[in-house]
Amino acid sequence: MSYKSGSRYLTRELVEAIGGMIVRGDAPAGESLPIEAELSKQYDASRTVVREAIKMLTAKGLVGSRPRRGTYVEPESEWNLFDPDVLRWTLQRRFSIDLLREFLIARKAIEPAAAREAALRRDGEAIAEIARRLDDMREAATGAQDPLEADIAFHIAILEASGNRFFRQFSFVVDTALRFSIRLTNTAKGVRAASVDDHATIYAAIARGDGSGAALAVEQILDEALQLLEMSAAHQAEH
Amino acid sequence: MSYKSGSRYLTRELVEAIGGMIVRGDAPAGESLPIEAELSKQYDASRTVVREAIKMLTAKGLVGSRPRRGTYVEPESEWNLFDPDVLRWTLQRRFSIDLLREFLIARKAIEPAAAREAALRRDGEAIAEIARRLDDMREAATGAQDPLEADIAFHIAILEASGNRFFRQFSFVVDTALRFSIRLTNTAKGVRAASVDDHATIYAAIARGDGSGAALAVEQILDEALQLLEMSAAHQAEH
DNA sequence: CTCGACTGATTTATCATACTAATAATATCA
DNA sequence: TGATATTATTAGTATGATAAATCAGTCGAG
Repeated sequence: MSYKSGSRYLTRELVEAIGGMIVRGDAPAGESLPIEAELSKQYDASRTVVREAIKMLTAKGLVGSRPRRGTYVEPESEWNLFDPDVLRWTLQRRFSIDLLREFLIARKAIEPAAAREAALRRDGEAIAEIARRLDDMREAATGAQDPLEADIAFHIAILEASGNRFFRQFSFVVDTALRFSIRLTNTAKGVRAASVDDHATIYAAIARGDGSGAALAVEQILDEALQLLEMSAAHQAEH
Repeated sequence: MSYKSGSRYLTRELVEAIGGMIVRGDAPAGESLPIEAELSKQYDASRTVVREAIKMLTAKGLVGSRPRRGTYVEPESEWNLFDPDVLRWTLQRRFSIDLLREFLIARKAIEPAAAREAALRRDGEAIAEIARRLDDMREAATGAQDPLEADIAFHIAILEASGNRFFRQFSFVVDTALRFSIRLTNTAKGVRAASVDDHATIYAAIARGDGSGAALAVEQILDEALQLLEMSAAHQAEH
């Protein structure tokens, strides 16, 4: 078996292929994957590569394996949804209004609390970073930058400024999921352009150490997004 | 190199050893691990096993590796804290009042929101499960069961009943972290025994579909725990 | 002297093959 | 029938070899 020229990081490719397939639902929970030798043939890779890919999927909670039994798909409850790959596969293949709603409700739980912590902690540098991201949003409103990117960066800056490890872990979830959510609610432009003021309100509250004010301001813009989603869902149901 | 008799799942052992070492801080971020051949010698395992262990750690975000550069520790921000292993290692080796406070603040953000969703969703079976866990707590108060286990199960039942994938993922975090937190705040017995009523209040609110009431009730008991922690921290600072 | 291309060495990535051990399925026996 | 021994299958581990990426230095052109 010779090297496929130009193909780098074969293991990574297998993780992508098999992991994506599982999350997509092509291999239901409990179902066994083909045996290593078979996968090796299917993907034209050595057993070493197949095994290392399987090990990575095991680490992400997607599969388990035992001698003789083979490699089987774990129930969805075992999947590590906060793993970057798993989340991305989930969004790519199972994106729906329901998932977006769950995402927004989770954001509504976490981000206001993070903003409160950021306001109370008074970390100068972290708050300056929020200010910079707010400036980016202003620029984006004039068309000089991508408004979505600026919006995402602003919210992430708050999560980082919270100084709470659990909130910080949520950063990449927001980062990943927001990029997908735009597909369903492409009303982004009009609304987000108008919301620079709302974001400025958040920043002002954090900057003056007003925890409750910051939390409330974040909650408000998320409530708006949630309402927008419900409207969009109702609208879609009509058709 | 012969098999070490009695040792099963060598790969798993290496993941545990190397991963624990990294999280413990023995190998600072950016630092290179020994090369595969060296690790192979150190742990008396084949290079195959070493590589598969490294791949699993890569999947958890702890390390990266490239030819010639070797295998290096990723910065902590890349670690997947919600990975069961990573969280466990973190708690085992870095448990502190600060981490416990961050954990409680995260719970205060998530669990009230989960209780609200559980109340609004009105999933009969899920709510019945909460009722059963409340009964367990009552029994635990009389000494028939472990109060900590019953308490944990109750809170997890609420997270599950929320029907929100992101909240559900938080279940095992609560499960894992609460078992450790008892070490620092071993005032658990007295307080928790008295709090059966508080938990009953939560259940009642969820059962009657009172989202706000449920959220408030959860927030209250977490606030109490937070106050208890601050007192404990102040007390510890004296000595 | 500076910068780019070339060379060499090091380390992970991949391949191939062999053997070990766990376990599910089957057959055997009390 | 029901417990136990046998067998076959499959992942787990080991070893050695080759390929490819990359870091560090060297050389040459300008």
